[in-house]
Amino acid sequence: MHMFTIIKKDRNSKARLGVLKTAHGIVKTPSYVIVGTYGQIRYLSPSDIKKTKTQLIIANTFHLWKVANKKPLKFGKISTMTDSGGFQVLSLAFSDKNKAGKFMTGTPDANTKLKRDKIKITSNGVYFAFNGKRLFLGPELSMKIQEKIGADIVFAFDHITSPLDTYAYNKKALELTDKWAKICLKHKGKNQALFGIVQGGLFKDLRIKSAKSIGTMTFDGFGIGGSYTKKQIAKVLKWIIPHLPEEKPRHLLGVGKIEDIFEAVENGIDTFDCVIPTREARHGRLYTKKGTIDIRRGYFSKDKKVIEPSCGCPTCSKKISRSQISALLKNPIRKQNTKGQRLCLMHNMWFFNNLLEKIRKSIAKNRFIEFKKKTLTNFLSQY
RNA sequence: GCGGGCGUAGAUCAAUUGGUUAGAUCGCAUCCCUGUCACGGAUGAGGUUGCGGGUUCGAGUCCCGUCGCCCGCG
Repeated sequence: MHMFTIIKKDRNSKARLGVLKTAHGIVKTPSYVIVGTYGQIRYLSPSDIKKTKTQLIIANTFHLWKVANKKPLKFGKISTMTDSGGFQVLSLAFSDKNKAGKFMTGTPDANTKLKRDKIKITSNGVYFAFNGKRLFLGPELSMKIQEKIGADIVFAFDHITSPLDTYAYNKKALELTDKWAKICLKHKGKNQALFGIVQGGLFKDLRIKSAKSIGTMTFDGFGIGGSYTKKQIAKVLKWIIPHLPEEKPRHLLGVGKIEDIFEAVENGIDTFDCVIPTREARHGRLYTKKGTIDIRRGYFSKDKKVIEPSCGCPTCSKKISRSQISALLKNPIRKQNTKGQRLCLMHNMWFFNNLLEKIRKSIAKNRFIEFKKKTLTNFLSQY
């Protein structure tokens, strides 16, 4: 499947400009991928989404399978991806509500042993519990479900690890990921691009081994999983990227803070997805050039300015003020009236997509590194 | 003027027959959210219980006075 074309490579970094063609449209890369786990962006209508410069949306196999009954994805001209469900298997194993991210942070420590006692991993897949039910998901089933959901790009069912996992555990996980990758290739859906996933934790030799192994399989592109902080991302990408085929697209899974985006692009990543723009929008954290604001703060209830004057998003261009958004978001009946979340979502999504557009322009002019410095200096200056 | 009621965090209200460092919710503040079990989470700052006396080992709680607000009757 010849879906990806590189248009230009940055002179001063590994950043590259590309075009990803799918049945639904054309994706200019580097591109942010907006997360719509359940096959929709909560609180946004299709026409709302169109106004946010969104090119790609990623949904989740696990959620669509158990909750939405494999409903096919419908996003018009926006291209789609589905994640394999491999991540859920890990997060469900730790299951602390709102603390799922915790298993990702921290440094490897001989005294820390992660207990995956809520799941059972076999060579065929993973047994796990969800809402009191015992379930199984493996590479074959994941591929079948993903074919029914029908995204343009699907991911192989992999075994993600945590930075807290040992070398030995990562090595085993890697063997499973490789084995499952081959199974996924055999069950690849028609008219779908399949991306294999590189794992290996924070261990150089394992990462290189994984990149070489997955990189030589007949995948249409590659995902990189299991790196979670800015420093880890840069380090891991520098190990992996030289061993992946140049001409195929590379997706960094689950990454997307502002600082991380630049690290990823600089090191040769084409796409990456993250819940941050959408989740934080729903929680009232809004992005501006000078940093973020929490619109729920009392201060903003009297602030008649727009979120960001120079912003071209649907919310700011309609001159909707911070105080209006604040009032909507803090309204006790917001569970019925979700207009506030909608306005915040459109702003953040536009902000991230627009930032990527600027990044693409900077690469075209060989000015990516300068643009990175300027943008981060402004963004981290805060108010 | 007479009778009755009520005054407890910024707001709305709790506090067993008077009994330890007066609670809750919202609000406020700070921090957080990285392949979404996530319209969320964590922490924290705010009260000489209107004011002044009294009874008591001990008063937000009982008594007296005073101020303010509400209701009824004149």
